[in-house]
Amino acid sequence: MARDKIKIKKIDNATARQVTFSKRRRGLFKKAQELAILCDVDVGLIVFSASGKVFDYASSSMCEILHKHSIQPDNSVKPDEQTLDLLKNNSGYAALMKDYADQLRQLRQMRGEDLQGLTLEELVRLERTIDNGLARVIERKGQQIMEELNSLQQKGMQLLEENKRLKEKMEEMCIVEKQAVIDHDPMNGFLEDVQCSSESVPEHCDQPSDTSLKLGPPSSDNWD
Amino acid sequence: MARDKIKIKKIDNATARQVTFSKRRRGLFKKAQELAILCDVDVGLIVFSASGKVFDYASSSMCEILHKHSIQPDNSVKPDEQTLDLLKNNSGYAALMKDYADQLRQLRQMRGEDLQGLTLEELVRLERTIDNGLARVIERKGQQIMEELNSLQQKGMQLLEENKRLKEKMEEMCIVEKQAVIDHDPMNGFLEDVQCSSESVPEHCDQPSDTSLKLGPPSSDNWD
DNA sequence: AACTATTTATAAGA
DNA sequence: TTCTTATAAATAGTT
Repeated sequence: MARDKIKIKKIDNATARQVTFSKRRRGLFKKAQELAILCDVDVGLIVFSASGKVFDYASSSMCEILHKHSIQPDNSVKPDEQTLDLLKNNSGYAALMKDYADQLRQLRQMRGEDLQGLTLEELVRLERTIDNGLARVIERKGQQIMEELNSLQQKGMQLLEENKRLKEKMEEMCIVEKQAVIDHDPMNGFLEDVQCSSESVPEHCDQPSDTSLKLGPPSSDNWD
Repeated sequence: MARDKIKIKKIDNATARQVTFSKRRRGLFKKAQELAILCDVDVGLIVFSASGKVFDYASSSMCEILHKHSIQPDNSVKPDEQTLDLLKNNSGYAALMKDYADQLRQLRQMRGEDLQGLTLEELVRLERTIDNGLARVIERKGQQIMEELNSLQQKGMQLLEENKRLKEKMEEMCIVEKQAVIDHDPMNGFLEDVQCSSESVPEHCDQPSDTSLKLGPPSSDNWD
């Protein structure tokens, strides 16, 4: 829809495909949201990227429905004819439902719920799976800690250097000022103004305002 | 996006809203399909009109999408309460998709995948959740082991008792037989048949055919 | 990521 | 609903 018309078929070049995916995905989600708002309807959209990442959108009213249900699970609604028809006629829905149930059970079992029905063998397998995941999470946590520590150190070093530079500058200014006083320069009053402006950050030369090593996302604005 | 620029807010006029819904819905589904084909990704889209009509699209069958991204097929499908509730929900399909995405993310993260985007705080929380689940699984495993051991012991006791009874019966029979031989009973031939039938399980009186203590579900047919 | 020539999508009107 | 058409949006290829 631009420089050239394109045919709707899989883009061969992997890089171009990724770029197009980013652009069009944004466009699609925007359009989905616009439809939901303009026409006051419920829209659900889900996209699985080739790399396995999941992108999804649900219109606000749909979020509410979901929320209501997760809070009041016993509020059994009278089954809607249309919904039931859809259930019977759409095999994709049934498959989704089945997998959803499987996934939900798995998730609960990984949290240590719903274990009554499992055999010893299944419990051992489950333990191995969880242990594995735990190991990966711990490893990633270690990496994250190191990254944040490095980031903090680097930022600290930068601050130290900046402080050093500021101190040098101040000393320089002090010397110039003293010489001016010694010289009994008639422009003394003017130089006093300069002195005042450099005095407005006196203690900060030796003590940066915030030296607490608060951990957070490296990309956050802790130091920027 | 035409004759006039419009603001993205609910269209007041009901007729105009319906017309726009028709037009934009077509556009949205077309874009969804194009994204799926061009970028070779899986896309699922569902729209509920104000009047309750359902429109949906899935790039490949939902089944395929799910199998590609979900965990191994751990069969024994038994939809739980929550899933049944969702089934009864009018907008269940869309809510399910959103919910599915959330769950999938959680599940993958518990398995130690997709951790790149998490902050240190989130990683710590995740670790705690997994650790908690692991502890419960291990506890349940212990219980299960005890249950199975008890079950095995009980079954073993029953077998021992049965063996004892069988042995006593056999001895009784042997005595009867010997007495018959001594008595020179003319019905000897008939008694030989009885002897033979009791001889058809000779060593088995002292050695049950399977004494290996194979662990398995208590309800399985190991002992029944 | 930003730019821009084109293609698409679509709002309003018929 | 459908068609038309002027115009807003989206975006393919380029930088």
